[in-house]
Amino acid sequence: MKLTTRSEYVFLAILSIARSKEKGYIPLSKIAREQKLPMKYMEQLMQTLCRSGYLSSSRGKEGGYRLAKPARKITIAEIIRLFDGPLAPTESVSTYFYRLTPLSREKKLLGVMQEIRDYVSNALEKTTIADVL
Amino acid sequence: MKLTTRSEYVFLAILSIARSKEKGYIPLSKIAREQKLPMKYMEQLMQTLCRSGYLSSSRGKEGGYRLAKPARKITIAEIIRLFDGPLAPTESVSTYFYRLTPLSREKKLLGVMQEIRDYVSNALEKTTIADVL
DNA sequence: TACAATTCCTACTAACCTTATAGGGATTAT
DNA sequence: ATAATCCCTATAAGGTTAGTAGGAATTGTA
Repeated sequence: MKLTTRSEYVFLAILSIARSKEKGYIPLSKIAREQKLPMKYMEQLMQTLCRSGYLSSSRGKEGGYRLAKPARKITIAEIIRLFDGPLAPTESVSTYFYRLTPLSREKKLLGVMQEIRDYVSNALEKTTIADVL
Repeated sequence: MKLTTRSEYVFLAILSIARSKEKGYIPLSKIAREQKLPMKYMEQLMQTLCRSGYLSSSRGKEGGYRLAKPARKITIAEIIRLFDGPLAPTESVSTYFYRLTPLSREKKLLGVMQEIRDYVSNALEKTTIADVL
């Protein structure tokens, strides 16, 4: 697992929305301004979040985004997988992105990687957006 | 941390050398043939290992590579850092490759990443080539 | 000495990924 | 109508990955 700005930006945006006291939708312009995120880039990431059911959106004036489910139902693991792929250090020990890699032959080394994968996976599956609010 | 073929190939090569019963130097041609690794690409990686003091080499006929220090003194962590950079999931919690990232603002999330970094680092620092032989 | 086998060094490259920017279309409250 | 918003697609600069290519330097052996 390696985080890129995609995951990192998305966490800032989701947390911003989750913390917001306002009832309605939060426009991206506000989030981008407050968190200093590149607006047009964020638009794409927000769409991905909508399509995957984490956010719901409303167009037009008074539009924006809000959480489509409670913060405690959104795990850190899901978001990272969605934007930056496997949590595992190598795909040969990944559950969701499995494929054979050169390391696959070395069973002991693979075991070490598997343990890391299990730890990381467990830590991130059990941590939700609500936990980091 | 994310492994590329660089680290993975290098582990195969080092293990191959470490397992070899022969006294002298092992030529790369032999390793590349046995492990089916791209020879000219490996040359570059082997040089990096030499320059960093993990292997010593001899040119010419009967030349090749051998370990420059005992297998139990070479940690998995060192090799991965050398070829694939930080063990941490994001550089804002990396010791050797630290820099500020967007996530730096979110202290709780950063804490989660820090714990992962600590676990991975510890696991890989204490595991050596000798352990995975 | 000549040769063959090796490492050493540098340059180059195709394909892919990251991090955006750009322009416009569709929708909606006022 | 208008302004503000999200939606969609195309494009691109720069970096990374995974090599290939060609030759220089070194060394044991015939």
